Amino acid sequence: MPPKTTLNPPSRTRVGERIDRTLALLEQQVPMTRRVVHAGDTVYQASDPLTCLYIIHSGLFKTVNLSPDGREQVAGLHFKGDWLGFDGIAENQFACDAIAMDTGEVWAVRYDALLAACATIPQLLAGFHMAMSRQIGRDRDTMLALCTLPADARVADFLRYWADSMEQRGLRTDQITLRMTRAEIGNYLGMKLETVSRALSRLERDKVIGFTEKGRRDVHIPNVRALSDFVQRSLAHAA
Amino acid sequence: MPPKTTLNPPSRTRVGERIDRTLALLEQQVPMTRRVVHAGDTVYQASDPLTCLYIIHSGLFKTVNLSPDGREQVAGLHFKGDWLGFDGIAENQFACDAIAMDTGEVWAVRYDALLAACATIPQLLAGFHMAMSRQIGRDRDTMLALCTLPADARVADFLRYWADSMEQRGLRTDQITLRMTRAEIGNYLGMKLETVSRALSRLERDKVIGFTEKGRRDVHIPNVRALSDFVQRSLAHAA
DNA sequence: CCGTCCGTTTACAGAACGTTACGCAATGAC
DNA sequence: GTCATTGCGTAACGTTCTGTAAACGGACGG
Repeated sequence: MPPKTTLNPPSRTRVGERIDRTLALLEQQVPMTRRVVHAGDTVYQASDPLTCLYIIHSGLFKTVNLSPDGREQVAGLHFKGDWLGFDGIAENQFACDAIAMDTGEVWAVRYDALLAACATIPQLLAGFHMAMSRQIGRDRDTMLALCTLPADARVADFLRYWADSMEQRGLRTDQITLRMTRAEIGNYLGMKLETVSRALSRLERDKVIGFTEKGRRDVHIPNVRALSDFVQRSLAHAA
Repeated sequence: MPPKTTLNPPSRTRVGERIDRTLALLEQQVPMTRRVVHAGDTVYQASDPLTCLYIIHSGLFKTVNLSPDGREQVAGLHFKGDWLGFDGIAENQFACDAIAMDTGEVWAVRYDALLAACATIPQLLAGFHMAMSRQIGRDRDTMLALCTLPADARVADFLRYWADSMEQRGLRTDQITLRMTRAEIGNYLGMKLETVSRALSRLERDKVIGFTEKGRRDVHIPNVRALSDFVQRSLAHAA
């Protein structure tokens, strides 16, 4: 399998601009209601009827998928510019819970109003489809990581993804406050909290990450590339 | 965690009708080119520019996700009525390979033509969004299975999903020809082929599935519920 | 100040899964 | 027919991850 030529990752400025343009366009053209949320607040819940989609103006959110038999999983993390609620369009009711992990603001847009606006503003429709497509791509990358990476590398890749998301939005990446417990990270990555803890300790020992004096939830990432390199080394070592 | 009231799964007839309606609508309203494919044929490849989306008229397809470093994974299985190519909308180029696993037919629809048709036929746009949303929901269910089920249960859940997909499309479910090797199944489910083989053997020993005289790739599923029950038992046993 | 709770870290034993290796059957080329 | 190839099953052995349990530390309230 020849390593395909790596596509350039979307640059920080490009992504940041896209997000700002989309938010501005929505603000001008589509009726919406703003809602301020705090850590733990529920944006929507599984089985709620879908009337609105939500676009994140600020803050950090998770979507939690539940199965009928009680299993649950943090299925996605969402930052500024991401939409919440795509999962509900198919059945006209949400399929998971969307929960704020920090203080933030979401804009609720009626789905019918959004479609009406899209009818006259093709640019808006294009952006909407791109957002859904990105969601699909990201979920697939998560699946790939779950299936092909060992535990340590999965944690490293998780931190890399978080740092990349911050960087693309113009936020600082050298000091990240994980607003999740070890158990939540483990749930997201398909492993137990002890394994997450051990992985983080090893990453610290290898000087790929550090912890700040504020506590073991504030991760210092001197160099994002080092995380990618760590993932590569894990794969090379296995092979 | 209270087990939420299980939503009724989409019935066979409802799903089959929806698919037929969508295909008929497309056939009447949107220009397209039909393409017959055989096992192994490539519908599109990662990094190809996106001009068309593809809707499956018949056959069985897989999408294969690749990472720059050479890892690859079967990310999705697709049957009649499913769209191929959503992953490419975000960047205007495909992000994975779509490959036929059997003889079948796809309809190639230019994305711009589809959007044009959607502008005048809201029903078409709604259907398109629902299809993307369903894709997201299914990927998330896959992630949930990857993260919360042990190997045996994952294989059982895989077979259940396949059988459900067949049933929803009005195809026979008591005898399924897996058009995948054990290695491919393992790749899809995040385990090695030997583990798949052992899991299948155990399912056979427990009389949850059987193999036909045609060979060990033809699975006989007397009762789809038995597969769900097996998954539940795996979870109960763990707890 | 002290005790309690929660999240976390760490160590050790055990289970689940991967690795490696080999045998078997079916297929197709020659 | 032989031979090589491919897919599959099984077993013995290792590695990775988990489960259990204990200890540590910060946050909070008395």
